[in-house]
Amino acid sequence: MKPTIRDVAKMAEVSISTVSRVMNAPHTVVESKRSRVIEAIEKLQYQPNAFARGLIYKKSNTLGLLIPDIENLYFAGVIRGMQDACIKLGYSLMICNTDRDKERMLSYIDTFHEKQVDGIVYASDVLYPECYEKLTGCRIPFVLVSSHSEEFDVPSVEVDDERAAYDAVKFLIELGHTEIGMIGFNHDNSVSGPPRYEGFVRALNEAGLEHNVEKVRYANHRFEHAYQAAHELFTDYPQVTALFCVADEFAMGAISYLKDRNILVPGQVSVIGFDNLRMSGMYIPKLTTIAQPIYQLGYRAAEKLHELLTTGKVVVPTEKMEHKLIVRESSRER
Amino acid sequence: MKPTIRDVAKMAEVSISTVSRVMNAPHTVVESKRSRVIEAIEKLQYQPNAFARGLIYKKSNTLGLLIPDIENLYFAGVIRGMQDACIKLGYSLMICNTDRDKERMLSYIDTFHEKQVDGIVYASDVLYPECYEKLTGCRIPFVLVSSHSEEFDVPSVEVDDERAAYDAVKFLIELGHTEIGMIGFNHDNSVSGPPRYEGFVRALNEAGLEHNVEKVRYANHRFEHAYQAAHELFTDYPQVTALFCVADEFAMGAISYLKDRNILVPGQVSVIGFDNLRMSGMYIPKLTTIAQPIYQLGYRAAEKLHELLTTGKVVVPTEKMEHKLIVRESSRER
DNA sequence: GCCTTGAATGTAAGCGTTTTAAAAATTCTC
DNA sequence: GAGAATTTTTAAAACGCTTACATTCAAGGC
Repeated sequence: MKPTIRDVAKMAEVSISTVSRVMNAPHTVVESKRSRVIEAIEKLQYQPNAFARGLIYKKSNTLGLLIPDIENLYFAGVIRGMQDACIKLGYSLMICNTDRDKERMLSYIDTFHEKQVDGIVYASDVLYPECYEKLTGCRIPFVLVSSHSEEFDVPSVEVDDERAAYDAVKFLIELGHTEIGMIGFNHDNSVSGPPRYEGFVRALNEAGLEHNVEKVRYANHRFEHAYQAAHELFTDYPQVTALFCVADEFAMGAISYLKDRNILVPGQVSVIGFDNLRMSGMYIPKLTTIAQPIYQLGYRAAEKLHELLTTGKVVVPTEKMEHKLIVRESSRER
Repeated sequence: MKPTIRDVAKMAEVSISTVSRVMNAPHTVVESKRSRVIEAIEKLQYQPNAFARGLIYKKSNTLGLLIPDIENLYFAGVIRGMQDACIKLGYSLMICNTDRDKERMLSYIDTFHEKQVDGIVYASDVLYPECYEKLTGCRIPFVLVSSHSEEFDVPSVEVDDERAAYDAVKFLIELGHTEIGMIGFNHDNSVSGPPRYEGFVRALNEAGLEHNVEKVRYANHRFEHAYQAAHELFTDYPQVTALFCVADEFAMGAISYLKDRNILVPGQVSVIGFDNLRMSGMYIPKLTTIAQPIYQLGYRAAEKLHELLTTGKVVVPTEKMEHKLIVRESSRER
C-alpha cells in the first residue's frame, strides 16, 4: 500500500494535521517536529494523494490539450512549447490526439471533464459548435491555438494568416514570377484555409496578376494529398513557375512530385512553404518558408489559459503572433 | 458549481446511492427510478468526479508516458499507437517530454506518483538507475518501449537492434559495396547504440570486410549532429560508397551534407536509414531504410503495461517485434 | 501564583464518491 | 391475510487530505 499521511504522522509521532501543515505552511510548525516529519516523508517516499487534494481544492492542476495530429511536426512543436509553459506554471498536461475526428474530440472532452482538468487548449483546427456547447456546458475554460472562432467568443493565439500568406506570395512576385499557383487547405474543414487564400489573392491583385487566382488546388493536411494536388495543378497549368504552399508538408509533397516529374526546384519552379518545421531546413532543397513561432504559440496558449483560469478573463482575447519570411533554397529569381 | 451526485439525487428524488447504482450496476435499480435518474444526469450534464472515485478505487485509469523528444517523429508514432491502445483499454494518457533530462524525468515521476497514474511507459531511451529506484520505490509498475535493461528486470518491447542493423549492412554489402561507413548513436547515452554497432560489425565480418569497422562516427539524436558526423566521416574516409545510418533523421542529415558537397545519393554514395519515419518516403531521395513497427511498438507497450497492471505479471517479459527492409531510392548497386 | 495572551498542536468535519449492512418495500407461499 | 423470502432502497462508513475550531502549553504581566 502506498503510504498515507497517517503513516507519516505515526512515524513522526505527531498528528496528521501537523504533517499536513509541514507541507502547506511549514513555518507554523516548530522546527523539532518539522524535521521529524520531513524525515518520515522521505523515509516513506510519501507523496500526497492528488485525488484527496483535488477533492478539497476542486482543482487538478492539469491542463488538457486537444491536438489534431501528433505526427504533424507543427503540433509537436506546439506541444513542446505548451509543456514547457506548464512546467513553469505548475500544471501537468494531458494530451489527446483527435485525428480531427469530432466524435473523438467529444469523448475526450468528457474524459477531461471527468478528470477535472482545470482548462483546455483546443488546437484541433476548427471549433465545432458541438464541442463549444459541450465545453461551455461543463464549464471548462478553454483557449484556441492556431485557430480562432468568428462564431463564438473564445480567446485565441495564432498568426495573422492573411498577412503571412500575402507576404509569401509577395515574395514570389518580387522574385519576378508571374505564373503563380497555390496548394491550400480546404476551406470547409480548416480555419486557416480561407485567410491564406485571401492573402494569396490580395498579393496577386496588388501586382496586377489576378489571372492566377484560380491556380489553386486543395489538399488535406498530408504530404500525399499535396503530392496529388501538385499533380493536378501542374497538369492544368504547366506554365506555373512559382508555388505557394500553405504548409511545409505541402511544399515537400509538391517538390517531391516535381522531382518525380524531373522538374527542378528551384531551377524551374520556386516553392515557398509555411510553418518552418524543424524538418524544413533538412529537406532537399531546404525550404523557403513563412516561419510561425510554433513553440511560442504553444507556450503562449498555456499562459493565456492560465490567465483565464486565475483572473477569470483574458486581456487580449485574440492574439496575433509575428510570422517571418525565411529564405532558403527552394526559391529563386525568375 | 459542478453538479454532484447529490444534485442528481435531489432532482430524481432518490438517494445518492441509488444514483451511484444507476451508474455502476443499473440492473439493480427498478426501471422507473432508473430512467428518472438518467434523465437528471443528462439534464445536469453530470459527470462523476474522478477525484472521489479515484480515492475509493485507488486507480486513476491513467497511464503515464515518458518520452525523450516529442518533436522526433519516431516518438510521435509511438505516442499515436499508445494512445489508440489506451482508448481501447479505457485509459487516459499523460504524456511527458523529458528532453532526455534526468532531473526532468525524476520530477515527472513524482508528478505521476502524485497523480496516481496506474502505470508508466518509459520511452526515454536509457533507464537510469535513479529512475528505476524511484519507480520501484513508489511502486509504480512500468514497461520499457524501444529500450530494455540488462541491469534491471523490466518488461520491454522493442525491435531486435542487432539483427536489424545486420540486415541493413548486409543489404549494402549485397549491393556490392565494400567501403561502408556508419553513423551511430553514442554508446554511452543510448541503449540501441551498441547493438546496432554490433550488427554492423557482424555483417562486415561475415563478408570479410572487417577493415570497415572503424569507419564510424557518432551523432546525438538530431539531424544537425548527423550532418556534422557525416562531414567527419567523409573527411577521414572519402572512399566510402555506402553509409548505414542508425536513424532516418541521421540519413537525412548525412544526405544533406553529401548534397552540400555535391556528392550524389545514390549515384556516388548509397545511404540506408533506420526507423521508416512517416517523413522518410517524402524525402528526396526517398529513403531506403529498416522499418520499425513504430505504431505497433507503442500499441503493444500499452497492452503490455495493461497486462502487468491487471495480472501482476507479463507473459513475455522482453518482446521483440519484427523489422523490415524497405528499399527506396537512396541506395543503389555499386 | 494567577490570569491573559499567543503560538503550537490536535480533533473532527467535510470534499464526492462507492459499498456494506441494515431497513423498507414488494412478492410469494400457504 | 400473515409471515417468509426476495427485491429495492437507504443510511452511514470509508477513501486521504485540508482546515476551522478547540485544546494545550509556555511565556509574560500583574
